[in-house]
Amino acid sequence: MRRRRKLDDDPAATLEDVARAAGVSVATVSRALNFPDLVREATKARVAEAIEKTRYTPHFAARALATNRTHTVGAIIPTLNNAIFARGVNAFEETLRGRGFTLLLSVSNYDAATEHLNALRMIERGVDAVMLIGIDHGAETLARLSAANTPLVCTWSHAPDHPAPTVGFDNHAAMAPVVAHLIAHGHRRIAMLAGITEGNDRARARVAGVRDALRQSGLSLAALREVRYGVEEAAAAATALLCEEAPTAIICGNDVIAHGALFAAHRLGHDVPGAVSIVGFDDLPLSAAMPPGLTTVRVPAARMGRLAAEHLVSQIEGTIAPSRALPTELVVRGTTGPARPQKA
Amino acid sequence: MRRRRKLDDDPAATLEDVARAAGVSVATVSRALNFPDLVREATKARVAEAIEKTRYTPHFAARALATNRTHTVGAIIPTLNNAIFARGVNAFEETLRGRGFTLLLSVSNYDAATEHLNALRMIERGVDAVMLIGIDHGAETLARLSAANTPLVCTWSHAPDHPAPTVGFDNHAAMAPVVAHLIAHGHRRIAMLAGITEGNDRARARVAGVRDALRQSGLSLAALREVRYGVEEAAAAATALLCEEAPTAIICGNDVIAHGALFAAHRLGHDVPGAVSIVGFDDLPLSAAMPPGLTTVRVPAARMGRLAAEHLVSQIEGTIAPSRALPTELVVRGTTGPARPQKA
DNA sequence: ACACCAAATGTAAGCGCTTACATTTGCGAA
DNA sequence: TTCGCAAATGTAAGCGCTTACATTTGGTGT
Repeated sequence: MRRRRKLDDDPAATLEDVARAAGVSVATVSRALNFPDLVREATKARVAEAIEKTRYTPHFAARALATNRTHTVGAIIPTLNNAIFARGVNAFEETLRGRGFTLLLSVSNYDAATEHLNALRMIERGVDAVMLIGIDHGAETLARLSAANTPLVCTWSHAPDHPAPTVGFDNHAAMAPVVAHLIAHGHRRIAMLAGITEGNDRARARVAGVRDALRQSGLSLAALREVRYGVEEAAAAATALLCEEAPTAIICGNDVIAHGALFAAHRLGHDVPGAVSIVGFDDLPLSAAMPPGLTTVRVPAARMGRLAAEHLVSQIEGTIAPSRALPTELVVRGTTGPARPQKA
Repeated sequence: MRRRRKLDDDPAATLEDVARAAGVSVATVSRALNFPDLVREATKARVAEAIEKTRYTPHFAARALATNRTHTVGAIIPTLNNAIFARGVNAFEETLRGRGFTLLLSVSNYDAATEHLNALRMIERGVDAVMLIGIDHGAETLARLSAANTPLVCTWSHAPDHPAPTVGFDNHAAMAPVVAHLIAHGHRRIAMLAGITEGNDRARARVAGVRDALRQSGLSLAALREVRYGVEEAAAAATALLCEEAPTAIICGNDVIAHGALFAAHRLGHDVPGAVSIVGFDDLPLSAAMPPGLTTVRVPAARMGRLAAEHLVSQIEGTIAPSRALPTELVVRGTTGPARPQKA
């Protein structure tokens, strides 16, 4: 066959080259590399020298073909444009790398079809495991993953009864303290600016969480709008919300939306929290810094990424790791305060 | 040899299974897949049916071994925790995926040794190309990449004379308008809160750019501090800077640092821009929204990511793509204004 | 000094795919 | 109908590695 080396130069050294240089068989070289204690010190030394001399680099595809392991894990996330996912992925990659794995990353733009295609791509690539965000996934996607016997973990949600193990938090429960906080400050006209709920269990759970918490206090949502993630879009929706519904508080689906809402309030000249209180979700680093500080729900993104990686490594090694629930925490800062007096 | 299928179940279908099911040879199946016009319609149909029936999924490692192409490209970035890189990577991945490639991602934490290790990992994995941030890279890293004949592109910087092609912008020149803007507003005591410059050509170029621009006006930097990226760290450094040097304006190495500086000013009760003007670099989405709006330099991160991906694809296809310079733009918003009167 | 056995090494068969080269097929021209 | 040739298909040799299994080696006990 041809040796379509990247271009034309001298082909890279192979195990055989090393073996020849060291005066041993390829098996011995392979063993020296993978099972060092199976080979004598003296031999190992000669092999090491030969590797050095030939500038040998293992050929991964060959190894993968022979062992059926790629030491690669895939992650499919909605977008990297939301800093919170970026944080999670950053931690995920770091711990994965520490364990000898490499990250194959793709984004789905919150689109199930894209996610499915990406998953197929990863399966073809023979990833040893896959990480997905949330628990809303196409049945076909899950089926293929399971047919390929690929360990899977879903993050950003917690669902003990879900077929796939999860490492995440309870989006529904996380909203109770938010609502309680607002009610304690006298808010009764509470609106919500949620993320798009279709195909997004987290957004749905947050809405449901708010609804249920309000209901427990005999209240209900004054208004609900869904908005695509993005500051500008959120600001536009918030403007409409503020003008049309005059809520005393707005609970936002995430911090980005909350910042959009803050922007809108500022443009309209509405004081925050004097005229309207605003709550986010995620606790982005900037949310703490930006005066007066955004009241929000802290999500342990980095820790979640780390734990998800460890979870997958366990699965790959054959251990059955349990689903794991992480805590969230309401962080009260300057964007929430007493409800303005109602003109009623 | 063993068939260490992921677990124990029925092994995945191979080309041979499909061939048998379709009553043709493996070569024909392979051709039907890769060179459709080399096989008769009728045959193709039978093959398609057989693929369907056997639930065949191509085995990537095998293909990679045979063709010496992985259709995978690597990206090594300093961190995903800075939203601006996340944006760039997001666009990079999207366009790569559109072209049939998959992204292997790793972060280096601004550490050359880590970057080098990551690069080796990618070379082993046989990536078809690599994207790096900036032009400061270990000679050894570059050498290995080039020895493996891996196409490379450096982003976030522009350096026509650099050995590797770049798709980025001129960090040095980008600072001229910033300085001009400040000087035009009467600022003379200008300080800079830069990123860590060691091993970071962009941070260095930005500092040099400010210095040179000031010099052209007969001025010099009132103070220079370097700070690790992170809002809190930046805020601490900014606090010290404001207290000790009393600059009328602070130019920050990026928007995150600028937000830290804003935070510090706010805590100290210094009005912005009344008491001190603050300029960032990157133009994060939040920078526009956060009142009073951060004056900053807009970096075309998404476009850069897209172009870098296209650049690499061209290189992979054998075209020699030229380095490409992208424009930056000063965006004046509310954090800069006339210098406060100097008590001189 | 000798037999024995564990430790060390070698041999070679795959892993699933691509592709050069050989062979067969189908179809229009004669 | 037959020949010739292009189009379609088949055959089989790798790609670089791992690992059962076979063989050799070297140290131990007597």
